Amino acid sequence: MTDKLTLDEIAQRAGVSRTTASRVLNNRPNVRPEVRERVQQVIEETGYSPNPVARSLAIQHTHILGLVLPRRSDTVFTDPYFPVLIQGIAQACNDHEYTLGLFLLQTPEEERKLLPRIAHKGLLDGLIIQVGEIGDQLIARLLEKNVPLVVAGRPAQEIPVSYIDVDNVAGAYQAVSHLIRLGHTRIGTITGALNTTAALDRRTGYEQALREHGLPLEDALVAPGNFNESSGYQAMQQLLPHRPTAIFVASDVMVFGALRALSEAGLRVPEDMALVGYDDLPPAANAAPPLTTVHQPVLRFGEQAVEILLDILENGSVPPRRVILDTELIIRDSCGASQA
Amino acid sequence: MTDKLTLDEIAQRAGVSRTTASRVLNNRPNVRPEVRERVQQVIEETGYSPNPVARSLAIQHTHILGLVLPRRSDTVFTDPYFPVLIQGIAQACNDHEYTLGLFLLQTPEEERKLLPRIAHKGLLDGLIIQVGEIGDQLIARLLEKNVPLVVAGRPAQEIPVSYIDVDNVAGAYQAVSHLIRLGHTRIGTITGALNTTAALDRRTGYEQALREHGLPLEDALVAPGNFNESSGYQAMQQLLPHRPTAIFVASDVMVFGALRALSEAGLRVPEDMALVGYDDLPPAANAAPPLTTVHQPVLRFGEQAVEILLDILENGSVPPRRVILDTELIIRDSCGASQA
DNA sequence: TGCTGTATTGGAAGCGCTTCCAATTCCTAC
DNA sequence: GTAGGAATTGGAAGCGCTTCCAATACAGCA
Repeated sequence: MTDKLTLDEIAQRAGVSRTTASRVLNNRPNVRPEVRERVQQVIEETGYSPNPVARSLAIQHTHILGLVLPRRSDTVFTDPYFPVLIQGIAQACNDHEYTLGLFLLQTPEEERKLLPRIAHKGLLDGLIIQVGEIGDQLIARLLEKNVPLVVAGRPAQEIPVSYIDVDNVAGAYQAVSHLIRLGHTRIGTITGALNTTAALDRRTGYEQALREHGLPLEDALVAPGNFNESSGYQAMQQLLPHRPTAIFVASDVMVFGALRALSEAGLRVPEDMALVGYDDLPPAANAAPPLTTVHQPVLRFGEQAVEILLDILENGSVPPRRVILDTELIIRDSCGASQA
Repeated sequence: MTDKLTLDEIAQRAGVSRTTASRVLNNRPNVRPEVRERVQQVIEETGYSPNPVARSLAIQHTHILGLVLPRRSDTVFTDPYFPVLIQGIAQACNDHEYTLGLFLLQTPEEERKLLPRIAHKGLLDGLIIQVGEIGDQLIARLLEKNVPLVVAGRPAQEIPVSYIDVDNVAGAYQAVSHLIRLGHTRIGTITGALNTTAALDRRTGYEQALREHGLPLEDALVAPGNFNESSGYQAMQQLLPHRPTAIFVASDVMVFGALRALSEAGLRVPEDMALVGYDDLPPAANAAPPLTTVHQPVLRFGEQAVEILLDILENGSVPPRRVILDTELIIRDSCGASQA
C-alpha cells in the first residue's frame, strides 16, 4: 500500500537531494551525522525500501543466483539428495543476501526455451548447475556465453570450468575396503546410472579396492542401476544367483530396492548379505536395518558451491576452481560390523 | 561475450529508431514488413536478447514468482512432498514463462531478513506461500503489504486470502471408511503435527468416519505425530498396547516409522495390523508391503497454485480464490484388502 | 584573518528498456 | 490532383536507482 515510495520522495521529505538520500540508504560516507539521522528517520517512518529492479539496473547486477537442474527429472525429485542440496544452496544464498532462482530443465524443449533467460547476464549474476549426463552440452554452451558458473559434480569433459564434487572414488573405496576387512571376498556392486561421472567414479573406487586387496573383479558381480529404487531391486535380483555375500550399492535409495528384493528372497541383512550404501541422507539411519553408508556432506556441498560462485563473481573465473569434499563411512548395522 | 549489445545498437545497425526496434522485438504492429524483416535479421545475426532487468523496470513487473517455505525445515526437506510440490510449481512457471524464486525461511531471523525482499513488489510479481504453523503471522503480514499471493494449504485464520488445498477431511474420511468396510472396529490414527491445518483436518475426517459408522472415539487410539519418520515410530509404539487392528496414518513417511515399530514388535502388516497412509508419493508403491494410501495430486496442486496466482496478477485478488482438490484412495496391500 | 585542503552536497547523466504522442509517409477516394 | 484518414516512424520522457563531478561548506594552519 505504501509502495509507491521512491527515493525521490524520501529525499524531499528529508529535505535533501536524492544523491544524499541514496548515500544514507547505502551506508556510504560523506553525510553529516545529523542529516543521516534525519533521512534514516524518514525511511523508517515511511517503511520505504528501495526498488531492487531499479537498483539492479543501475549497478548492473541483481544479487540473484540461478540453480539449474538438467533432465533426468525422475531421479531429481525421487532422490532425497536434491532437496538437501537445494536446502544447502538456499541457506547459503540467504546468508549472503542473494536470491535463489530455480530452473528445472525437464525436457529438451524446456532447455531450449530457458537457455536465453539463463544465459543472459542481465537477470542472473551467476549459475550453479548440476552436472548432467555424460555428453550433455549444456555446460559447454553456457560457458561460451561467458556466464559465471560453478558445476555441482565433476563434468565429463575436461573443460576449464569450476566445479565442486565429493571424492566418489575414495568414498567407494572406503566402503568396499570395509567389507573386505570384514572378511567378505565375493563383493558385488550395484552401480548408479553409468552415464554420470558420479556412478563411474564410484565403480572405479569399488574396482580399485578389490584390486588393491588382491580380489578378482568379476563382471557378474557388477549390476547396473540408475539411482532409483526399482533399479536397486532389479539389480539385486540379478546379482543373487551369483552368490555375493556383500554388496556396495551406489546410493541409499537403491539400497532400499535391494532390501526389498532380499526380503522377498527370504534373505536377511546383514546375516545373509552385507550392504553398504552411499549418501547417508535422513532415511538411512532409520532404515531396517540402519544403513552403513558413505556420508556425503550435501549441505556443505551446497554452501560451498555458492561460495565458489561468489568468489568467481568477485575475482573472475580464471583459474577455474576445483573443490573436492571428503566423504566418511558411517558404520551402522547393514554391513554386519556391529555383530561381527 | 557479445553481451554488451543494447537495443540502441540493434536499432542503429538496422537503420531504424530504438522505438521501432522495440516494436519488432515485442512483435507489435505498425512496422512495415520489410523493416521488420531487416531488424529481425540484425537481431538474429547478433544473437541479441534484451536485458530483462531494464525491461522489468520499464514495464513494472519482472515475470518472477516467489515460492516461500516457512519454518519447520525438518519436515520441509525430509518429506518427499515438498520436492514434488516444487517440481509442479517449477513446471508451471516454465510453461507460463515465469522464473521461480525460492525462499526458505528456516529461522525467525531469516524470515525477518527476507521479508522486505519478499514483500517488495519490485522483485517478485507474486508469491506462493506454503502455509505454516497455526499462529504464524507471515501470511497476514504479507497480506497487509498488498503482495499478490496464493497460499498452499488452508490457512488457520479466516482471512480473505486465496488458497488452494486438498480435501483433507474427505481424504481421511475415505481412508477410515475403507478400514471400517474391511471389518475393523478398533481403528487408531497417527496424526500429523497438530499445529497445522492439514493434520487437524485429517484427524477430523478420521473422527467423522468413526462417528458416522457408529464407532466410538477412543482417546487412546489417537497418537500425535509430527509428519516425520521417528514420530511415526514412536506413535505406533504408543498405540500398540491399546490393541488397535488398523491405523490411519496421516502421512506415508510416518507409515514407514510405524512399519519399523511394528516389525520390531514382531507384528506383520496387514495380517496383524492394517495400515492406510496419506500422500502416495513415489516411495509408497515400493514399500514393503506396498502402501494403501490417500493420493494427493501434488503436481497438479503446484500447477494450479501458479495458475491461480497468475489469475490474480491479471484480474486482481478480489474475491479471494478458493480451490479444493480431490484425493483418491489407492488400495494396495498394507490395508489387507487384497487378501481379505 | 586569509588560504589551502578536506568533508558535504546536489545536479545531471546514465543503466537499457517501453510507450506516449507528435510528425511524417502512404493510401484511398473523390 | 488533392484532401482526409490510416499506417508508420522516431523524439523524448519516463521506470527508480547509482555515481561522477562540480560546487559549496567547513576545517586547520600560518
